Amino acid sequence: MASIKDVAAEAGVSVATVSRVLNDHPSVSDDARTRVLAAVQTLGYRPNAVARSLRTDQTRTLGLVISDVMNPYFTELARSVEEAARALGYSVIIGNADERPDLQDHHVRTLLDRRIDGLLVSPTDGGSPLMLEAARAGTPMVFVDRWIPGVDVPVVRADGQAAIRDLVAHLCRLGHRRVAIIAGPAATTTGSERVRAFREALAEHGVPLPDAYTGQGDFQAESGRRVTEGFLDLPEPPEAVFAADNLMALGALDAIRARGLRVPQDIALAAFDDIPWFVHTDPPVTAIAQPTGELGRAAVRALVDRIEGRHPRSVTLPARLVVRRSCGEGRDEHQTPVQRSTS
Amino acid sequence: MASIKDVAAEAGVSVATVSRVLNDHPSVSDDARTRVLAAVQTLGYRPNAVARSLRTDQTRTLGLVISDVMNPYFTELARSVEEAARALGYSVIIGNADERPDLQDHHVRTLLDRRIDGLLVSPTDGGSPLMLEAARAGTPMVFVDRWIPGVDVPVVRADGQAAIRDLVAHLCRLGHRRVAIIAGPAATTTGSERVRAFREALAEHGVPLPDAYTGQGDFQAESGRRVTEGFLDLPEPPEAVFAADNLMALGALDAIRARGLRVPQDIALAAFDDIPWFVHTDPPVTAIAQPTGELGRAAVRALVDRIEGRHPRSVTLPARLVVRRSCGEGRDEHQTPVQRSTS
DNA sequence: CCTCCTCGTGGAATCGATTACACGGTTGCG
DNA sequence: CGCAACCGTGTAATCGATTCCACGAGGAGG
Repeated sequence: MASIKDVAAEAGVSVATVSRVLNDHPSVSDDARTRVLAAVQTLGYRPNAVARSLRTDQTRTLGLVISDVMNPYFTELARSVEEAARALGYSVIIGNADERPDLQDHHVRTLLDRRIDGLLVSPTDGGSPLMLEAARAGTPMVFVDRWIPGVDVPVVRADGQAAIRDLVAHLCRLGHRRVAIIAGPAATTTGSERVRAFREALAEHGVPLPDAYTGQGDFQAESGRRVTEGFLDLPEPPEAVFAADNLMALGALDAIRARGLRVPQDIALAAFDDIPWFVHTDPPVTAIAQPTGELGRAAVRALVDRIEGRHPRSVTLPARLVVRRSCGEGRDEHQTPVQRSTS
Repeated sequence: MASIKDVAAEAGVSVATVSRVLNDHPSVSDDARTRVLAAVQTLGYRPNAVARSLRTDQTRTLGLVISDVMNPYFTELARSVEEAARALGYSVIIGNADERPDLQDHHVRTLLDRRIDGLLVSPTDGGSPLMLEAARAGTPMVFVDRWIPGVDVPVVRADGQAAIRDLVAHLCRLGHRRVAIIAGPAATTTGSERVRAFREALAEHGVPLPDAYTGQGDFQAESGRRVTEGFLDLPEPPEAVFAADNLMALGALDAIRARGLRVPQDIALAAFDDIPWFVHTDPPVTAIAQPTGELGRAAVRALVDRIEGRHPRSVTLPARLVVRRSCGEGRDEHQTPVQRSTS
């Protein structure tokens, strides 16, 4: 592959001049410029980004470590992050942690080794030494969706508290008194906060949330299935189940079907994170929708601010309840076109 | 950030010795080794992958350019590719083309600039000059799922022909004679091959596939919706619709619901690409499942073979029909656990 | 006419690693 | 005892860019 030296030789100038042309530095004669451009053309020269990064100490690359690519919520987040980054001239390298702290560390490590300019993380756990150290060392970093408490890193997230309160009101209005939750890992903020918000909202309606109705999941479908089976085995099973993410809701749906039970007649179901498929499940699932695209854009904006030396503030956007039929009442969305973020 | 020089100074040795320790080269004294390791520890040194890549001319990175991340099929493919690559010591950089040739080119370009060791592509179109040139220039490359005819690059894909024949048999057995297809872009191999296989299979049953029943989609949900509306507006609408990918099936479902029609009573639906959600849609959707995980692994294996100088052959794996209720008959999968690839 | 800028250009240092080569000191074998 | 092989180590070249500095030419101004 042709290097800058080859171009310089072909054009009959020095490498310095070639570099200046390529970075459109003002002081280059028109003559030299055209000769260089011609040489670039004939050699099919493409600048080596690796060499450039070494010299300039910047890669124009962002790292994004997410907890689970197979979760449509994170997929959409990744998509909007890449889009926003591209608009600002950055590339994105995605690392999929699969909800495993060791994998998360692996990705953070390789991204750091590659000298990415900044890191966007949705932490799987309470924070490994590696990540804590990176944050302390001043690596530009922004948490998105989930965060690690006590670390001085901006957080971009959606606040589900109000929406969860709406959901609880909806459940109570429909007469459900025995409601359960499938929680995410306690080590994640979204894992614990959603339970807390749910419990508090229930308390406002005088409804308790016993331990037996608080299942421990890990944000993966299989755990939703397992926890739901536990609920159904209870002498007094819950009348409604709230899954803290969409995959666990899918697992719950599986478990309920496996018993031959019907939603919502036999048991109500709701989920955190709305996805296009929830419109078409049987029945359509009531869910809490995050402004995913806006979240991704805000996260990139914050991270690039940090990279460029500014000090962005944390951003919290509201989530909202989307009522469908899985809790009993609720309209159907026959007319709604499939949701897609803007291109 | 500490460099190899700092480590050398701290350990009281030369940079060469530090490098030898880090790459565990045999001829280093135990004494030097321990001193270097200690220095690495105290300085928190991490080798700069950028510098290393520049020198060694390899990045241990694979590029993966897929047509659409929001499509669960490609998400799963990406996941299995990353997993297989990681096992071989490679990282993966994913580029999402969003079914747009210009975006695809953008990603190929940046990946090439980064000097990735090899490229895995599922082309959105018939092949841009850039990609053709890269292939000709000898960039290690493998096509996955889709390919560009006439280019000497190994292809890893699933053959849906047999499964499509099974599907057609299934449709005919249920008495459907007016069947339509929502095709993908003709410029993609999967776009045209699936139509061809479908048409041929229908011919075997003496069923024609008129132009009016051949809708042109682009593998995105919205196009499935639009095409399906066209079908429903026909004086004689089809009795069954086959969508060439899962997103267009989702769009079709939308359009059908919007008219207040029921699947499968009013119209049958089937899709190419099976995804976990199809089990839970209303009704569960009959689909053709590709061995996605195996596809990803085979693709990585082939690409790494090419990188290491060997000459891998193309791989074709069989797809299979999964019958559910959306075409009329078909069992339900209440007992089936949620599908996930192995971790 | 001389000095001082400005402008276009090239030489060379630099980024952080790897690695060929040289060198001094042991060790082994004849 | 002497020569060769070997071992551990350091010096320096190298990868492909960017960029500081110097230099020569030419124009402006005194």
